[in-house]
Amino acid sequence: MRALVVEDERRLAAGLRNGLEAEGFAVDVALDGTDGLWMAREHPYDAIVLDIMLPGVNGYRICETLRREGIWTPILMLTAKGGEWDQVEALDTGADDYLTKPFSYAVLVARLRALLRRGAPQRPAVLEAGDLRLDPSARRASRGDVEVELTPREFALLEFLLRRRGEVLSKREILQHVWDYDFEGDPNIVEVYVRRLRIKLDRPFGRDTIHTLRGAGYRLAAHGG
Amino acid sequence: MRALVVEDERRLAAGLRNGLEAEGFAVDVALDGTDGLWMAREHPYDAIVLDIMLPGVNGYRICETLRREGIWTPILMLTAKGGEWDQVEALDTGADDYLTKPFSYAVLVARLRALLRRGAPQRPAVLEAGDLRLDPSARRASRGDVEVELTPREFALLEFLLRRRGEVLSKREILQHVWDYDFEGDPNIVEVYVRRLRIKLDRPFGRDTIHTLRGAGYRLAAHGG
DNA sequence: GCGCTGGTTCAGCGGCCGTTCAGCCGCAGC
DNA sequence: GCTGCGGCTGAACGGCCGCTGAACCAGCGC
Repeated sequence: MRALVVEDERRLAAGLRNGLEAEGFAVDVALDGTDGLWMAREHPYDAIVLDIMLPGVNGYRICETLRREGIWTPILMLTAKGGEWDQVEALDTGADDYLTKPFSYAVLVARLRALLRRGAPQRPAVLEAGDLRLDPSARRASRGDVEVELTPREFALLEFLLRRRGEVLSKREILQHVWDYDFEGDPNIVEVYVRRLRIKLDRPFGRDTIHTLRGAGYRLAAHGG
Repeated sequence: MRALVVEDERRLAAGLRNGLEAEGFAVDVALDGTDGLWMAREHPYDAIVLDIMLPGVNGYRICETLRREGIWTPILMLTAKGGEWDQVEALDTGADDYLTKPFSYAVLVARLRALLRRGAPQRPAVLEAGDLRLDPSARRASRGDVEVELTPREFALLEFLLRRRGEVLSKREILQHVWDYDFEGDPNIVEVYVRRLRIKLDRPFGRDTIHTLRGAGYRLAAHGG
């Protein structure tokens, strides 16, 4: 478990390092925002403790930037006083939790543990299941060596299925994530698109990747089809 | 988005209802712990706001019970005073977040939204009894290495039996949990489905997992069959 | 204007799955 | 041994779910 502490008050930073190391974390400390952002980008931390008021780049910006770059390490923000808008903004920029100073180590550690228990929604660069590959940033999908052309909607659906491969996903859930959250149309559209994916990705290759679980939803085979 | 508010102070409960409904939630209110627990069990809420100090069953117990039964709806706890141990305990019993009274609606709503954004990622672990396994998130059931195909109703029944393995469950109780709470049909349907599970899970393997307790109900062997 | 692309809607169909039912079995009490 | 009740069994049926092919529509480039 590696944690990054971004905090400019040296005494507090040292205290956090000691406290977290006592809890079994390997701790890196950054004393200003620029360093913090850089370190968070370069190393795969399991959790980040992030002060808002920082020299260099402030906490909000760091959080926002990391999220925008697809880094989803759990972030616990430290807000100065009880100004409630600080807290709202912290959560809205993508932090997972916050604490108001002063706080006790007991609470800090408990909440860090809660964050880790939840884990970060992992966003790997390339999604794979067997010989099925999908590269979100390059917008490419392929089966084995054969590149497959997908429309935007087909791509989004496949991406969602791949991110949660092995899980059953109800049509309702798929609609909420791949279509609008409050999509009001006919759920049949999911069936239509599942069919199109099957025609492009399974049928020509004699595979059977997307399973229908009648009455429950769809499931993408975790290790290829 | 359905939310359940469990709060015994009527004015606060009403305020929460108004505030959350203004944010687009469909809100149910329970005024004591017993009701709250019952409602949380019976309805699939997207989030639960839970006071700790409650008549009937207190908030810790409710939280603990729900988690033990495999209900992982995000829970936001309301702790009375700033005693930090309250908060630690809240998180340790399985709550996802907490707020100390008094709080502002802005903060409450922001944190609820953050919880919903995260979803309820604490998926229940795989349920087991001997070599009988059931994975709710993947919707797989298997005996030993053999995967067994189950219909939705069969799956739900087996899941219920597994979650409460070792306990005697009356047909009435099974009907309330696996079928609708106010199911009005023939209780014989439970027998039919128990039989179907036996045919799929016991008979081919020479096992005897689901025991009939004449006049009382059914019991799943706690440590396999 | 025309054709193409991609998203959505629609109606028909096949079969699965939930439910019901009637008859049988076996345990228990007399 | 008879009776009654609770549970077991096999079958039947009908509604709904998911699949399919096609049509419709909007946006866009030519």
